[in-house]
Amino acid sequence: MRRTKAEAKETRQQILLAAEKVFYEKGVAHASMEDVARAAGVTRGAIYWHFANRADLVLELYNSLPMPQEDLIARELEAENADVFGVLERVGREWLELLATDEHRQRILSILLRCDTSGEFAAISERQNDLDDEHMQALEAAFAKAEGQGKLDRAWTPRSAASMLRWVIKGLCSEWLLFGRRFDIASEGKDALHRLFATYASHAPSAR
Amino acid sequence: MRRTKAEAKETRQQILLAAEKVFYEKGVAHASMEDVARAAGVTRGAIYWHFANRADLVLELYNSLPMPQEDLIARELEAENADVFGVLERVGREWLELLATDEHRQRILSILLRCDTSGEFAAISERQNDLDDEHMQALEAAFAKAEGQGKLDRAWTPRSAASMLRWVIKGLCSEWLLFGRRFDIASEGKDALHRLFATYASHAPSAR
DNA sequence: AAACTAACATACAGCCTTGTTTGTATGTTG
DNA sequence: CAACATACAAACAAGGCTGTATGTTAGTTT
Repeated sequence: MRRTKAEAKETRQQILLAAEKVFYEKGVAHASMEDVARAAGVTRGAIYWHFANRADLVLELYNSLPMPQEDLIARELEAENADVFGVLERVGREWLELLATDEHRQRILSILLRCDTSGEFAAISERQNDLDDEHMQALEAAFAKAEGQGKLDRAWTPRSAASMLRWVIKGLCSEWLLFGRRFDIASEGKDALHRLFATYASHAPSAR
Repeated sequence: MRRTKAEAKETRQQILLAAEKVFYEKGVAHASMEDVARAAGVTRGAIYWHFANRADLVLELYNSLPMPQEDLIARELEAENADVFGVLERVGREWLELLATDEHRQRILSILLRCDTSGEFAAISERQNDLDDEHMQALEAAFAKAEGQGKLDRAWTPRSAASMLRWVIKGLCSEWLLFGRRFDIASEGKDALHRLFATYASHAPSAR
């Protein structure tokens, strides 16, 4: 039964795909490894060969998602008078578009959102939290830069602007994913982002 | 062992409190009814006497939360030239303050957020969704009224304003609850709401 | 006060799962 | 080509949990 390395990798991929499907449909908690195995056309043995346990499987599912290159974005923001709002709005829009078109991402993030983060999956949610923290710091720094450029309306602080942006995007995504995707997240999100960034920009003639 | 009705009600309450604690700590999926029973100082028999099953128990947990009187709010908004933004901002602030001070609400909503909404708990999440829909409609109507009063900045439509408000509040609450309550939701939320409603208000001199 | 019933505790049946272990056929390597 | 490692399948052992059924005691009703 020994397969070639390439075939094994294929099997692993099949298992990941099956897990994505089964966990998405039945929920991580209620689906058994046997369910996943059947959907993948293998036995549980194969799953336990490739993954330590269910938590590991979910983790690898999460790892299979390519994440946007943050260092690249950071470099875009480095320039002395970079167009902070332009970059951030574009990045946000791109993220929403990516989510809107990538069904794997949709299912996996849904799984993560709905899965019980306490207990066995605590590690995963901790990693997400850490990532979130980093994002928040980067965002705040970016808005601080915009403030330094005199582009941030005085009604906002870097922190409040960053928080608001994150809350909107998070609320948008979770509602869309958990709520049956009953609206066009790409267009509505783009719209919302545009309005939001418009309010960030200096309105009142600056008292200079 | 037959207890008086009052004592039985007490028992039921104890079970609900225990469920809140155990489900919050171990997660709905991973906690057994036995765990809940032990925490409540009863046996599983008592639980199954008062509740049909785990899903019913969670549902009753949800039902135990007093919800803000929506008809009352609606009446406040009825008046011809009601201060829509003032009312909405106050309601939002009150909701956040309620959440910030009521630890039961915090735990129960955390449970609901983290619990696997597919399968057995589908009914609960559907009810939440229905409620959300109603809220959304009410919100949109309120903003439409503000628009009719010429108070809504032209940069916004009733729908976009309502969506944004909901996303912000949802993102705020879920982040706070799922993320370890690492910030002061009452003050930061109040702050965010204030900024948000400031952007809703007509800025530019209306072209009338 | 007898009959009834509410409010549980206890016992039971049974399934489903998980993790592990063993078996094995097939690549892979020296 | 022999020896070994790999990639699984299949069998195993063990346990936990759910739901129900039954038992029991103490209120409640008439």
